[in-house]
Amino acid sequence: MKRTINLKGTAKELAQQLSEESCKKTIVIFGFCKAIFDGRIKSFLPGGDRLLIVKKDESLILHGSKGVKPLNWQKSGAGKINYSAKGSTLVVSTFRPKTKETLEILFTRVYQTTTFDDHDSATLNIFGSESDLSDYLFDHPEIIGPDFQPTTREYETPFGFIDLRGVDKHGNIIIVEVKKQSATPADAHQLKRYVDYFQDVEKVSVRGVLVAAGFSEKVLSLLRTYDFKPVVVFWQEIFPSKATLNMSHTLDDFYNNNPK
Amino acid sequence: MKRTINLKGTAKELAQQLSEESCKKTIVIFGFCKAIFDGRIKSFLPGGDRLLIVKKDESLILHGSKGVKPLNWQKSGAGKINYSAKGSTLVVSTFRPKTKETLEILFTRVYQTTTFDDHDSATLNIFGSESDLSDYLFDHPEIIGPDFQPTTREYETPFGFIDLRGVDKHGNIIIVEVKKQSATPADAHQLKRYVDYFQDVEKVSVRGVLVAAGFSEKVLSLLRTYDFKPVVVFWQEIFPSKATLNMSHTLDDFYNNNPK
DNA sequence: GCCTAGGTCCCGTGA
DNA sequence: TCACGGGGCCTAGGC
Repeated sequence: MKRTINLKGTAKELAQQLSEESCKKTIVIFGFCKAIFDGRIKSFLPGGDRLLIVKKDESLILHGSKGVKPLNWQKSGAGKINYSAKGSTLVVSTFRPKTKETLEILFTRVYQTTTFDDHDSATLNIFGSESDLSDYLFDHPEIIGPDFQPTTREYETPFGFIDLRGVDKHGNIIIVEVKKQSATPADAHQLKRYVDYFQDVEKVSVRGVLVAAGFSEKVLSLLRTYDFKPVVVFWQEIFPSKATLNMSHTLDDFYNNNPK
Repeated sequence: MKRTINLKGTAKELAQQLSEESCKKTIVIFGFCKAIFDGRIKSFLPGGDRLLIVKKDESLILHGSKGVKPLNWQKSGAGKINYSAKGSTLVVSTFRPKTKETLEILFTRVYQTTTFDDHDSATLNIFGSESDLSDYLFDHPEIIGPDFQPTTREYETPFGFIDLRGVDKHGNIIIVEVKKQSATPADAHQLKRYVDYFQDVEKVSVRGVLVAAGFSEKVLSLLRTYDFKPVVVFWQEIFPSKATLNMSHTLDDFYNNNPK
């Protein structure tokens, strides 16, 4: 049985077939279309060649000729996707009742329509997220400083969760904010909120540490103002061995070239 | 001349053809694949049916059966996309020298390979972005308060740009932060940074106003703590007429149904 | 090139 | 269900 089928017919016939296949197969349309979205914003997309994907969960993605981001899209959870014909034009439209969002795509030319009977039970396996990094710092406190002793991960405050909390040898509280990417001014301010909170609540000296992959001069200046310590960590250099270890069995499968 | 062509052949022949079409046409592969990404994170994607898009700008998008977001992707600007064959497996791989990021996709089965000779010079026309909303408030200051007089848009401070600045009838400075969506705690804190800055620098009384589509109880509580004013604005109800007016000529084109 | 901020952000998690 | 925060965020705009 073929996994992909290329449909033929007039706009009306296509609309009929697509309505039947909707939610059963992934639908891909290559064609010339315009699109209009009305919801959180209004957008109008003039005519051009585009690639439309409609998945079985009724998420819809309209891709242009450039970039990773679609031109228009609709998350799953909207109402049924509607396929219809206006003369020789194939119309694909969605309406999300809750937010009153509408998306209408008008294909004045359809070059190819493909249905894809795809099966996929796999889930993406990721290593190196921010929480992995905080775990790593908990196990390698010397990266923060020679006398840093971690005590708590994900400590809750009214202002949010503190990534990592600990003490130095004098018993001073140290609060660590962990970022995977380069630090932003907002990161520095977020840390300031936490430090202020603890100084108010615990009435003791609190030190702030911001861990990130890089620091701009502007952020460094902010950190000096607040008397916080920046710590640069090159995650990509730290993690490869551990990640490879963790994923080694799946990687074996990968390179052994045996499907599933 | 046909806009879409479905390629045939062994993995080796496909790899050869795709190498030639790369950057000239959009390439779409329906197949069973695994994928591994190593860069800012590491990810491993076990085997499953997927849809791969490679655009002419060498952006690459691998879609699974659900959701708007791709499973794996690569922005344009990486090195050349490489197509090769390992036995009967079609391998698509990328390498971004600057960040040393690699993505390798192994198709053990290819159901269909389509090239799309797409032409698109259109640009997406958007109305209702945050800056449009700030402009609107500048022209309709009464929404902020009966005695609000706007003075400046996009006022720069060391802590970032203030969306909207003005004064009340007593000459007090009013700082307005504008959000299109529901307000988050971070929005409240961002406003606090601006207000603190002005109080420090100008040594005058400063009032803070947060405009958003909605406020959670937690955010309202924060605003009370800081003595800031929340203003709820239903952008979707405010904008339709203006947006339609602005876009009326393009909308005429749209509904007149004449391609391009 | 880096830095900054917005997004129809999307998406997972937890209450 | 909603609120909150991360993301390989992506992308546009400034400098």
